[in-house]
Amino acid sequence: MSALDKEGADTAERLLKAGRKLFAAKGFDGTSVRAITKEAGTNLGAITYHFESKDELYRRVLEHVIGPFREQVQLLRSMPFSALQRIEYFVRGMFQHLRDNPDMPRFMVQEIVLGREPAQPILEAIKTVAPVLIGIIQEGQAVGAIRKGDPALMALSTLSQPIYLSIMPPVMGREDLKAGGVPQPWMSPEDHAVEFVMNALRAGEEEEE
Amino acid sequence: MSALDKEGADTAERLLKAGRKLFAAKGFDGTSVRAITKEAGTNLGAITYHFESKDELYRRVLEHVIGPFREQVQLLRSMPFSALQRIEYFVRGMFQHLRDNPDMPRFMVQEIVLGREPAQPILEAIKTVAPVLIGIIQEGQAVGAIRKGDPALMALSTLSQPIYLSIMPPVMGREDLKAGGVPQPWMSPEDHAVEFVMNALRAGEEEEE
DNA sequence: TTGATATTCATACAAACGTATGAACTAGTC
DNA sequence: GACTAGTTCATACGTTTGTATGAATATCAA
Repeated sequence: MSALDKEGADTAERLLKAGRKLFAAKGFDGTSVRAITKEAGTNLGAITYHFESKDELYRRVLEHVIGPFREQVQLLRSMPFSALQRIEYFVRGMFQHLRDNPDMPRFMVQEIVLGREPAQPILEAIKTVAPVLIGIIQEGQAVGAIRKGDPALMALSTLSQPIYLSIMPPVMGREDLKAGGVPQPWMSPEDHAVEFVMNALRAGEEEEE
Repeated sequence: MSALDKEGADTAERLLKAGRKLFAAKGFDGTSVRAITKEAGTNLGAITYHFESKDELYRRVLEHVIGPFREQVQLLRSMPFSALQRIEYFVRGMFQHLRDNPDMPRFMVQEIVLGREPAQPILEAIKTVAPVLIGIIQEGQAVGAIRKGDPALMALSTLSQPIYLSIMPPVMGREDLKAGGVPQPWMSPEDHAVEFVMNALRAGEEEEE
């Protein structure tokens, strides 16, 4: 159907790249196809030709954004480590992934908050990740390594950290976050998130009850 | 200038309400003034008359969304409780606030991710909250009640929980989050968030080091 | 070179957009 | 009643939107 996979992939790829950049920054409705073609250095007709519509281009962009992430999640399913180790591995892996794809959390948040269609690829991906995390947490609870509590909500809280902490520090700036003293350089958000989540989940030495 | 505060406030308030609803659901660019006036049951000219432009209406909506929250944060500044107690108070207060204003987290997330202008009211509000939280955390660290670590990132992680956990459960649905077993009813996201944050922040009985 | 196919480009079109405007209507005062 | 000020409404304007289209150009096998 499309000629993307044969020749002219150059233009199509530039369109995908430009679309990804602009959609992430301004959202779907805030980005015009004219802005995309201008950013890609090509013509208005190129979108109709290589993709069929703005919607289809957006869908393809989302696929490019979410694809590699999906693969990575599958690795979690069968790892020989302990529950907490696998969660740390997940948090670090997601952080690294978001570092390599800085616009991914922006797409996630946009799709979650104002997703246009049912069955958005992003939400689908989250719905794939969550049960895997929940399973690990339940497993950890079974052996007493992870604190009691709602595993689904624990998974959501865990998931929130890489997403939120990848977005906020660049937005806020270090000066906005000093409290009285001189602003210090960030601790690595990744290391912080791992500690934060581990402490939140790890069962205490001697829990009351 | 505007007659909002005298008479005809009825129409103006219906516009604010409709704008709030639609902006939250579809975003600024995804919401047309025609859709707003239709939702408000009034005419296209009403926006020009009561507000000056779509931008100004949006700004006013944001004020309505963020205003009461700002006031609540000030209460945190001088409370006689311990650091951890004040953080619990903050998390619960924010949850309650988000329950009363379910579209607020949507505005927060939208403004954070694709804020159009510098000095958006939402970001300003966050920049007000964050230092207060950071101060409380530093205080708790000084007396050994709160774990060592970057206070700014701890504040962000704390802040993330009410926001994220107010948005996700309605979006995902309980069936998406089962893992093997039959889906159970949610634990209260508020109670979960308090526990999660408390455990993440509270200094262990005997920290190694 | 020639002919066929793939790709680019300029341009056109209808629809939707935000805004402006003036007439119609309402309400209160004399 | 008549006048004034406040508010609604229908309508129009100029832009920008996404998409369609056909001519121009590039690519390449024969």
